[in-house]
Amino acid sequence: MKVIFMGTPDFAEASLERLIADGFEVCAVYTQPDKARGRGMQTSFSPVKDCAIRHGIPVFQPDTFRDPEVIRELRAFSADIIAVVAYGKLLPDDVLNAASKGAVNLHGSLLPKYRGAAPIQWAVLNGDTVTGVSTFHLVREMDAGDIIYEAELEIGETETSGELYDRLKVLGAELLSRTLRDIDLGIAPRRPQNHQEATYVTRLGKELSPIDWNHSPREIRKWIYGLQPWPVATMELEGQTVKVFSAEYSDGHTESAPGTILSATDRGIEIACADGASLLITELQLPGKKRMKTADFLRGHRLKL
RNA sequence: CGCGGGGUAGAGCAGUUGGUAGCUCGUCGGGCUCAUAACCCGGAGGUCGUUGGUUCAAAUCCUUCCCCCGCAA
Repeated sequence: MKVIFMGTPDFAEASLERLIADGFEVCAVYTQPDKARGRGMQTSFSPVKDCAIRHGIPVFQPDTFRDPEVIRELRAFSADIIAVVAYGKLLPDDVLNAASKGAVNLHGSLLPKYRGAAPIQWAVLNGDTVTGVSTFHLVREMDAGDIIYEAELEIGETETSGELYDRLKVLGAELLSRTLRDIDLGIAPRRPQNHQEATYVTRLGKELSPIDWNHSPREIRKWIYGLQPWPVATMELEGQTVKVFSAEYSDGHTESAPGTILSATDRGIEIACADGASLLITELQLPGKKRMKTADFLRGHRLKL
């Protein structure tokens, strides 16, 4: 089966690697143009591009698919199918129709829930206990095509988005491979989404970082873990914005207003939440410093209560 | 050369008008106590990231390189 692969980050790389390992003929790889990234702003290749180069697969990085020449180039491969995973570009109909069996996408949620940019993170932020990956036929409307396969995964109580992301990319790669195989065999199922139940999520941003203590301990904890590895939850401590990496439940009860620092001990910094509950911050990071256990932090900093 | 912060005892920090390094915790020994993660006394532990320089004298000023972190995604 002749496949054109489109993707950019490591989430997509896992799928590309899997397709190659499973014997699919990946004739071309499309990925986002090289950009300056990382400390030092060095321009670097996307993980998918690195992978393609490793395997000697031609790489294409068009700025736009509105260019007829780009479409012509795409059609010239006479591919059977186009597999898209976190590519980062909207694909016009000309692309979706460029392969005989169309285009399929791997998405990091159980559709129709969490259509959009950051489905994995939002599953954690919202406190879901289960999420998953879905493969579906690409259509013009975002993440709205007929579902082919799904796979579920339980979310750990203290699992970060990054950890979940890593698990889902493996699960997703396997699902995508199976999807392509069964499409090739003509036995892949196809089920329309229930559009009434669709929900949409947006890309994460730093504006989400400040912790709103007016929530329950679990909601706040989910927020802390859901925002890792980026953009990371923050709180104000003695005039500085510190990143918060982990927290544990406290059995204390308080009358203090949410956000009040109740105590600072080896167990952590205890902060009042909603409804008289409180949460112990156990790991944090100051500006310019490394992340550290709260107990370590307190050895060099005396907090005024 | 994208911008910025930092590398000082095992850990976290202080110490920059240059003058032989200090705090909290931990650790070791002793004491107090019914007991203790509490308290008291005492000790060990640092070539102050690296290179070169200025100086009578450098953690502190200038220089080389290495490493860590934040912004930017």
